[in-house]
Amino acid sequence: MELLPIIKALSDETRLRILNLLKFGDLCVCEIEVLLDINQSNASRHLNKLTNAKLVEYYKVNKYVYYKIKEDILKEHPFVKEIIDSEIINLKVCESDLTKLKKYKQSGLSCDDLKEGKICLN
Amino acid sequence: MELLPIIKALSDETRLRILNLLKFGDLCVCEIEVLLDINQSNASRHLNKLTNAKLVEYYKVNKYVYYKIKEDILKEHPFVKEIIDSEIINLKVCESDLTKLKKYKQSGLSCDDLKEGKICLN
DNA sequence: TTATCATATGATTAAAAGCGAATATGTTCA
DNA sequence: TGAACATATTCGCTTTTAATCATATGATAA
Repeated sequence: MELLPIIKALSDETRLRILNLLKFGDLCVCEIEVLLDINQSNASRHLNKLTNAKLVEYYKVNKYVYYKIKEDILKEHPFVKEIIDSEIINLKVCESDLTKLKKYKQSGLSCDDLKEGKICLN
Repeated sequence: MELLPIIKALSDETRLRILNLLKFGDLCVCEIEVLLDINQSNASRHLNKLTNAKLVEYYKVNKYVYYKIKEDILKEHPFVKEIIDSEIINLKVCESDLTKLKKYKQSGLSCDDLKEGKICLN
């Protein structure tokens, strides 16, 4: 993959936030929506950009599409790994995103429950 | 320095080309203009962006302003060093930029000579 | 001091990127 | 099959970024 498209994919706060979450495990689109508090088309678009830059990939489970960080890219481009592992964490938003993520994971609930408001992440 | 402004400063081909040249030594604005074949205001603006992101700094010598890579940033943000040292080189444009740079340096001429067309870098 | 030169900065235009609302697609489940 | 749902895509709009031309600034040198 070309360098510039990768850097461009990384040059957006929402996309860094997505990578920050995916670092701790795969997530489907609707989980990302709720965790980042962004709307559906926005989530989908940003995920598309990350996919095009080959930073993430996806797989389908039932009606859900799960996204995950593409391991290849981390090997091919160590600077991406460096950013995801050591830099993103310093963004303030990412801290609170992780708080939400932790709360969600500890709840043991699924993304169906999320949408139904069975858990408040704030 | 904040992460996002740094990544944004890196997400432009011209600016990567500038960093690629500066890696081999400080250069004044008019040298960068000629080596990258871009106009003066363009060069100045991109250098300004790099300066704002604290990726480069400058000093004045006579009527010239020399730019150099800011060493601090490379220590603080290893991913920047990684990009400059190992990634930029793979950009095609940067190869030919370096050919020009080498030709210029080997000529022993100054930037005054450059403007007067005393050397052809193509 | 005045002319010259290197660089920076406005102002404008053009191109790219991002966003929300609505719609399309494709899957699941009753 | 048809209704419901998850995700992707399109449209129109706004914001951001880049490029160019012209002008301003600030230093140098005659």
